[in-house]
Amino acid sequence: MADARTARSRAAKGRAAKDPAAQAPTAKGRATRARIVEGAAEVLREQGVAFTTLDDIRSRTGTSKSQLFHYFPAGKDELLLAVAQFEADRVLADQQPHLGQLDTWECWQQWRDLVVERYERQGDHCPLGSLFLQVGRSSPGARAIVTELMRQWQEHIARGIRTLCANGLVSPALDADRTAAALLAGIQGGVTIMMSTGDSTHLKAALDTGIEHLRRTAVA
Amino acid sequence: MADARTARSRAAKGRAAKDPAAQAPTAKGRATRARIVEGAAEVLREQGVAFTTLDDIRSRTGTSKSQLFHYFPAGKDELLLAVAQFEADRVLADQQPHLGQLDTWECWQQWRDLVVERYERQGDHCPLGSLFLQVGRSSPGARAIVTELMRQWQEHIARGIRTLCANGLVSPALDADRTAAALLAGIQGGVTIMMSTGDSTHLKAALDTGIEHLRRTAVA
DNA sequence: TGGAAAATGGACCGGCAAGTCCAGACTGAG
DNA sequence: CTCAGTCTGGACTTGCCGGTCCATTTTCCA
Repeated sequence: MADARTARSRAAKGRAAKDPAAQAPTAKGRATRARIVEGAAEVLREQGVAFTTLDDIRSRTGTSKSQLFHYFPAGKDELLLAVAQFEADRVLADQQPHLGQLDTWECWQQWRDLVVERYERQGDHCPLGSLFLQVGRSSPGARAIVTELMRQWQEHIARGIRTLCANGLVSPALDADRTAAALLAGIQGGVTIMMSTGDSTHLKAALDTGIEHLRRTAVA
Repeated sequence: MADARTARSRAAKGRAAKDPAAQAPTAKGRATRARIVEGAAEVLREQGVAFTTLDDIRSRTGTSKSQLFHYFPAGKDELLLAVAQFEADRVLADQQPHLGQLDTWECWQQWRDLVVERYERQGDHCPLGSLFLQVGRSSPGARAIVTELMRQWQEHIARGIRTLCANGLVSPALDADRTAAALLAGIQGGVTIMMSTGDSTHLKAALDTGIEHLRRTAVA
């Protein structure tokens, strides 16, 4: 619902979120700000961006309208962006420690299970995907958040592949980065499809096929 | 922007789009309806669902408010759903004739190029993905459209794999459906990532790795 | 050709949700 | 203690946008 409305006002004021010291000066303020972001994240997961109003967030977090605008002067978009960053940070954190330790086939399998489990539990709302529709590709911040998340995620996977390679488990001829990119795409697509259809078959197929592809190169 | 607003009114009236003979009785009516859907699709692609109002569509299609509600009595959601169906139909059609003729490696390559080209051209708005956020998983129709699209798409790919198999180009031991699901997930994810980051690397990696995976089983 | 059904134009309504504002309560450094 | 800066409450404004309504024109077919 923000949409055009929000776009208008955003253009009108043109203030952007400043990353450095965006936190409030006092401890109480910082706590409130954090409460808002976390509460907003909850609400957004439950209802989806399109159906969430500032009042929903306000009541969930036990804050007042003025607090929302005190901590996020640029309004809803700025808050949404903060939530997006919050969620993006969770994505990789939730995959640890496995994602950082992809050195044996067993680890890969555990990571695979973790990813499936995590997204099956998440249900049918992608906090990051939806954020996009609201803020739009036009936003400088939004794209950066996702791009960085993808970069790190892919880097973790690629590192895992290189570790396998170093351990002699896969062929050195394998292009680790490209394979990691493909696997990441498979995960993304699997999740997307699961969101839409409620079926995790594709996610599992993507992960299993991707890992199998790796395993197969061991022979080569 | 419809969102809560639309949800409210949708609940209030509760009418649904009736598929059979949803077309207007007269030729002129049918033409107008089609013009609306096509025009709406254009606008939605350009601006994204979140930023598109009925007035945008109205002015683009040269129609009046009453026409919109005449052809889509349930309002914006019904129109959005019609556009979704329209776009969904395009997705597979745009991949023909290659998608239906995946019987040689060359065909697969041509199809791969077509998919990459199609989505690179499409730019950064996924008409179907966004439709979801607006109408939501709760909608009976929306999920059905995507589920059916995925089913058909996957079926086409799987059939291609079986053809390769019949031609002795890949191992009969290969699970065609699972492999097709994985490849489809890769495409979806590649497109998603491209939408967000503007980079088609992942899409290409997913397609190439998937096809390479197929090729490799030829040996086994 | 007449009249019923369909199609169209466009003024109007109502409510909702983002954003504003100011008064008052807290906090913390000097 | 005190006072400047921060934080909080909540009433209020604004204008957008989905949806309604009815008058008018066009189409169709008997």
